[in-house]
Amino acid sequence: LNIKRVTSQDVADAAGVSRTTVSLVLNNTPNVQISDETRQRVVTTARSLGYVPDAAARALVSRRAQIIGLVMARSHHHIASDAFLPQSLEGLLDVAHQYGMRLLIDIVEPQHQKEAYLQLVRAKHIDGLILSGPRLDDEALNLLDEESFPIVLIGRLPGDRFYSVDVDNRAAARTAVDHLVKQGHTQIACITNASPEYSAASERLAGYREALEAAGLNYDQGLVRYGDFSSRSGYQQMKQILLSGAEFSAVFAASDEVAYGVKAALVEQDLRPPDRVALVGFDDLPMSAYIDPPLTTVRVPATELARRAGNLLVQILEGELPDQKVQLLETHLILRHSCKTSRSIPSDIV
Amino acid sequence: LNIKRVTSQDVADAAGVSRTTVSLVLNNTPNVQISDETRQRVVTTARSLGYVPDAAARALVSRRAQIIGLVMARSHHHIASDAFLPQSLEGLLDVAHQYGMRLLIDIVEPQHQKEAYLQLVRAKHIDGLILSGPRLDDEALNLLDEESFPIVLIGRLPGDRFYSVDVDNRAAARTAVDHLVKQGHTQIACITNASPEYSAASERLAGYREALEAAGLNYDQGLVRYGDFSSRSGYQQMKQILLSGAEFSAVFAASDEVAYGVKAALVEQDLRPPDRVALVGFDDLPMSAYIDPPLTTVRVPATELARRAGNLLVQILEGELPDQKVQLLETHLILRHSCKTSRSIPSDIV
DNA sequence: TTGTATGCGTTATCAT
DNA sequence: ATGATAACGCATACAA
Repeated sequence: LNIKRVTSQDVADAAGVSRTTVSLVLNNTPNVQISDETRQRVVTTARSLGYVPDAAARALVSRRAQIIGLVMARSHHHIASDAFLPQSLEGLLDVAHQYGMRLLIDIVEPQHQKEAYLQLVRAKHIDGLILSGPRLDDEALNLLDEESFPIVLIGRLPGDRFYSVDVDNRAAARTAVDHLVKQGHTQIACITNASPEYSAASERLAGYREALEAAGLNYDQGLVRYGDFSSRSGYQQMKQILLSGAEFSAVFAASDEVAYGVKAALVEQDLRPPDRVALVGFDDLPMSAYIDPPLTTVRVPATELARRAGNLLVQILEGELPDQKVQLLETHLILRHSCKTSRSIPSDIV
Repeated sequence: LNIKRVTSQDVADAAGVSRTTVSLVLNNTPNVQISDETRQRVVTTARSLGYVPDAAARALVSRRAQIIGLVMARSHHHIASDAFLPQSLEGLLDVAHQYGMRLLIDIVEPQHQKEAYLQLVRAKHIDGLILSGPRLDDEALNLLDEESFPIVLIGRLPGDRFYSVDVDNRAAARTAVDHLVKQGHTQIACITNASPEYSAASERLAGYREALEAAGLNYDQGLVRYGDFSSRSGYQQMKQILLSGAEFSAVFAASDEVAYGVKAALVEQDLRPPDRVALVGFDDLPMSAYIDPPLTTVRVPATELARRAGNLLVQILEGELPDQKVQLLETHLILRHSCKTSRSIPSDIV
């Protein structure tokens, strides 16, 4: 391989100065007096040689890799259909670019959490960690916390010991279900977005229960099923409820992805929303406005969530420890056509 | 920060050996005779101390960062709704895990291609590059190629100078459109997946033309519009065709994402597929089986594409240069319900 | 079978 | 205002 490698020594030689001077100039080190003329010369020769400091060498000495780690706690199998991921990446890349950092990404399977991203940290590959979809049973997380390694959660964990950015899943779910209640539905099924180890899933389910209780409605075990992120699971779980013969007039699917599957199962039984069954989702994926019927759902500001998480992490890395541990972002119920309320054209299709 | 940092020296001390021995043992260096007893002792003390080699130090000396770079040539704006991305990540993470490598991800805006990922390479942040959605006008790409930096494209560029993994977009598009032709459609609209700088877009459009020509049908400029990845663009472009009053009985949307928007525009005009208009997509996103009607589309093995690309890159990194530059993977036309052919339940909903 | 010495490219601490 | 020099943590050729 004939990859040419330009070092600071090369620049120094070409500019007729020492390596130190090159470093001083290029890093704009403060409290150092270097003549403008020399400064210019160094900068231009560096550019003309195409010099870029070696990341490894710099990381080694500065103890900063300049890399943010994004770790997603999902089973490998489910990442492929995680429609949220692109939005998270967008937000995080935003922040990374802004601060001249890089983004390293990995997933950790629920089974072997322990070793997985611990290595990433121990190897000092990353300066800080953003953990998306934290689980209650994550041991490595607590270990890292004890060492006060910089961590920000996208999501939330009971106790709020971690810096986290999230939406109020419980309140949002309650609002969504309440919307169904107000339309007169008394038998509302619920397919969760994931298994209850995921805090978002249990919170959304709790919101569902609260809305029911507030309305004096029965919580019927037979109308509740657990999804696993995928449309497929939504389809399957809805199918089971249909097969069980349980009666219901509305469904709260705790993620849009799951809602798509739910709808497919309903359509298959000639129960196309919104006429005979109302359907509400959760997340507001970009395409939810374009499916048929457009999905009434809870908008989660996914990109902004990631952006906040990234900013929070950078802040922590720079030594400022915000006193507010948890940032909760607003959600909004987006009324479209999968419930009978509004029959006008959704305002967000343009 | 009280982050404890265990070095190979610590392990050496604790095990009563030298740093060299630690390195030799832990790296399983061949052609070195070390007593099993010593070997064991080193391994166990390393584990008990929680020793993980410093990535920067290792990279510096070994000249290998052990990091694969995934760069997506998309405008920042479009990444958030890139439903393909999760699948690509899944495949790439597969490979990365398999070879003990890490995955660094970045995007490069079509505007300022030049500097963007060049820095990533120059800083030796990454050992090799996987470029998704390469563009004809990418200067940095050629620069890197001249230095024979390891690159694999997901997608393809004219001339096939690069190692690439792709599907035969043109043939697949032809098959899809041919399917419409065979159903008797003579006026078929086309909304591309992206602007023609993206080779996939121009290839799919070419396939559309070829199918028309083969059937002796007119290529009508007025029935062709360019999308930009998003559902929104599909909606808007379809809307324009509808407004133009041009006649058509079928639409070939060159990506599922775009197809969703197309469908929304059709539904809005009471042209819900498949009854009055047939619709065919391209990509087969996971949820395309679950929308209503389930979308007839071309299945692109996205995860496998990424996996191949990753494997190819690793192979190159290990010094074997495959003589086959281009790997073309099979696509399949998935018949669902957005065209009038099959009226049975799609076989892939289970 | 194991230890010593050197270098990777950078930043930082000193002199000059 | 600039230049030597010493780390940073690891791998490796060479010694022992």
